[in-house]
Amino acid sequence: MSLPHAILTALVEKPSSGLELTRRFDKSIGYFWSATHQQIYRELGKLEAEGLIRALPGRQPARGQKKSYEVLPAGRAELARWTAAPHDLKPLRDTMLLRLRAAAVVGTAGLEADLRRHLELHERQLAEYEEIEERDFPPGRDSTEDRLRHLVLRAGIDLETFWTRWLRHALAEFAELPDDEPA
Amino acid sequence: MSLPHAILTALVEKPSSGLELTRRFDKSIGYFWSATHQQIYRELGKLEAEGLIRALPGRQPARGQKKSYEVLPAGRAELARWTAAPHDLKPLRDTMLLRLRAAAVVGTAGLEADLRRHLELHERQLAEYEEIEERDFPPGRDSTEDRLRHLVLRAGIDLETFWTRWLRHALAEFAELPDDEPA
DNA sequence: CCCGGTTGTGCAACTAGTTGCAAAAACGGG
DNA sequence: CCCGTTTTTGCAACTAGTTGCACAACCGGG
Repeated sequence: MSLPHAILTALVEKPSSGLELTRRFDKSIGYFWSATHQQIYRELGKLEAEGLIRALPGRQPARGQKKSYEVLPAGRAELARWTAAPHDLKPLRDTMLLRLRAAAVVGTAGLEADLRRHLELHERQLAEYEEIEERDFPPGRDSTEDRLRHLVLRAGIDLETFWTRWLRHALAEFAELPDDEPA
Repeated sequence: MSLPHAILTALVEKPSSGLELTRRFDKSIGYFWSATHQQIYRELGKLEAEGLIRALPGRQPARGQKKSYEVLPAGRAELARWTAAPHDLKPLRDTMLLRLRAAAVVGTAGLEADLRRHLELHERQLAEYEEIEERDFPPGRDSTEDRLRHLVLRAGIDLETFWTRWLRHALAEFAELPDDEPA
């Protein structure tokens, strides 16, 4: 149940309309919490009904008309509560690892190509993160906000680094495997 | 849509009843694809209806009576197909990173304790994986199956290593932060 | 031999996220 | 100033996963 809090965070950072939120989720926030515009609209409705956010003055609400929201004190309080509350870590659930285990019993034919493709995608993502780091976090900045945001980006970079390394390792192993056990 | 394939993999490895599957998901398979017993029973029903698995002879089906399943050729073929087919990588979605970003706007109060708790949990998990590695993958084994399974375990170990490192880094940063901006 | 706990199977209802589409407003060229 | 396109909002239906509970069979002690 994190989407409402993702939205609250985004709105505290800057009041926005549904579409603006969608765009921000596509860029920065989506790097660690993705959401579609329908999810966002639905959630905005709920949050407004619960009194955590409110529509900014503007025109009366109607379809096709921009409607911006801002966070109310109750929303900010809820966000602070949620941030500090202990959360269970959700168990890992990764398709590629599952496929590798499946390959152990039905054969590895065809898997290697997708391993290679994933490696490329992760390399691209890693490069993108590193670019952001260079651009937005030059050495020497140290406001609390900057440090925290940098920490988050760091996690992204390290995660992608892990995947690229692991995929390379997997591909190296594949190269050494006997030519394949037929399924 | 990976649960059916997780179950097929498990059943190819060894035909089992719903409960046995549940237990195996709790131990080894659940390390990278968790599932509850209800999910498993429902899926077993679907897979049987689709003709990918079948109930082993045994007694006639009834509540409270063990019913084991085995994979049919069609099931094995579907598993091989799925394993080799290209898959999109699903976007990262991590609550802790979101909370850190939220903390950047509502304050870090309380977060540190949970960071510490998570570090402990990940350390425990890492230790467990390393124990398994020592026990099940002594150097020198090199059947294809062993190598692939080891690769999967390796991913688990490296992931947990990443998290413990990152969390330690985050805690170190926290220690340097000004005493807290009130929300 | 029966009665209470344990094992094993399963339904129903719910929450979260995804996909496909529609419809009102605003925008811009002829 | 009107008509087609784009922008922005939103509903409805679907898929995947979770939670809570029910119920049959089986097992062991009094």
